[in-house]
Amino acid sequence: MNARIIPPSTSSSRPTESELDILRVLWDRGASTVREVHETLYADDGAGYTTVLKLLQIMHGKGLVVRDEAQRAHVYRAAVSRQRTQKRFLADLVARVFDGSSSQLVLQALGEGPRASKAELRQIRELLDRIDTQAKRS
Amino acid sequence: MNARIIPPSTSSSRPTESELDILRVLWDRGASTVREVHETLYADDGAGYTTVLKLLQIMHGKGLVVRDEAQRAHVYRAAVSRQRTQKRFLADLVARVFDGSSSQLVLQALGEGPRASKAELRQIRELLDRIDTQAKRS
DNA sequence: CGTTGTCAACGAAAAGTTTCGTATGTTTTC
DNA sequence: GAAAACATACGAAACTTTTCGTTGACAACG
Repeated sequence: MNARIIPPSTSSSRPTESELDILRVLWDRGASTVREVHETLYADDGAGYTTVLKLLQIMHGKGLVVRDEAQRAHVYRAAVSRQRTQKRFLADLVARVFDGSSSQLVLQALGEGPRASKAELRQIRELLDRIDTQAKRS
Repeated sequence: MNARIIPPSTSSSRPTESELDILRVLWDRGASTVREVHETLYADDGAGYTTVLKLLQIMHGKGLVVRDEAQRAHVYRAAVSRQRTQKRFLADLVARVFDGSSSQLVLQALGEGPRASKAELRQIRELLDRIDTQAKRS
């Protein structure tokens, strides 16, 4: 019936929670078979093998992963970068709970778990400096 | 101390997307009736009145909102603060897509939309200073 | 061989979320 | 007071996401 216009498989949509779990594995391990993903995820998650398979198939349909079918056991690779996904989720979060203010988010993130190391703090300062310089020059 | 053992309806769980939409309205407007929430949300969202009502009832069950039933039209209030919710989502995001590194998130957030004003940047620097001082003193 | 193990592909159940129709009771209006 | 307007509550449909059972193919092993 409804031949679903374009949105479904076109570009990469926002990953669901489970999809994200799998993307994490692919980002960490690199290209992997279903079995490898399943075994990596099994420690925490109790999902069955076919669940992971199905998820990867769905993700393939959505364009979130690409796969190499050369071998019998297909090899999956993330089609969206971690950074791109971070950006997407970040933008979403800022819009949805930080009232559009990303600096609010930064303050909150820094204020909470003071888990930032010295090096990281320095990195952040450097970025701030760079932003200032840029602002002055324009 | 903490007598809350039962997770389901006891404490505030992570709000769903629609629930978040409603919480935003309550945070912005303060305590509101179903009708008020519905009208505020109607501009963008096409949800019907009873949909909003149902959502608020569910949220009430989950402890995300409290309500005053003194009047015929019950008045709902957010039971979780914006800040607390920000914290929760932030922690989730850091864990799920930033590999546990909140400074990674900060860098990404600052690096992207340079929508931070001068005042905000200064605020961020001040917080960094405070963190440094604290670190030295401990 | 034939038995056993591994794999992709479905389909569909199960679980979670969102939406609304309907019932029912209470105010407000004429 | 009867009609209209407005309120809560509920049940269940409509969607979405997650999970798994089953099937058929193929390879590895004995």
